[in-house]
Amino acid sequence: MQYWLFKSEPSTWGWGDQVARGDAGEEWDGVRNYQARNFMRNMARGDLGFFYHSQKEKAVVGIVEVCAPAHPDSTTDDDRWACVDIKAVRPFAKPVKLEQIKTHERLGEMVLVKNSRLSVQPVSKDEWLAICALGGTKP
DNA sequence: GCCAACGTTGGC
DNA sequence: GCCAACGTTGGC
Repeated sequence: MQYWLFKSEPSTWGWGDQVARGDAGEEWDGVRNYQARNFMRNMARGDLGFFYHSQKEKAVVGIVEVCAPAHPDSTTDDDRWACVDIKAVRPFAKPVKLEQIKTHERLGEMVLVKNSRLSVQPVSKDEWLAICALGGTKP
């Protein structure tokens, strides 16, 4: 079981959209970055991830679960690109802001901070637990 | 709205 | 295979 983080611009696809898809989940499509794609190829059904709102909000807002392993991205004919399906699990009681993460003694080295442009990224178990605690949500 | 950082493309 | 030019992302 591994932990991940999915980044999205809320005006394009936000937590509310994700929740509306219910248990059917939704393709995390449109990723055109090899690093992000490779992480998705390494995901397994049942892995958990944070759902992060970029741009204006800059906060982790909820937890999602990988409900289908990597498969071809249906939004392109280019077979280089793959994506997983994810479904919403539960929201955070309190969104965890990027600013909190940057100043937290154990979270300053997160990929989210160090490589802010990567849209799909791994999260360590320690990071997972710390952010869930900040969010007021069980891991 | 700006700009730094990064990834990709294409000419050589 | 290198590297300059360009496009995109996302924090500020």
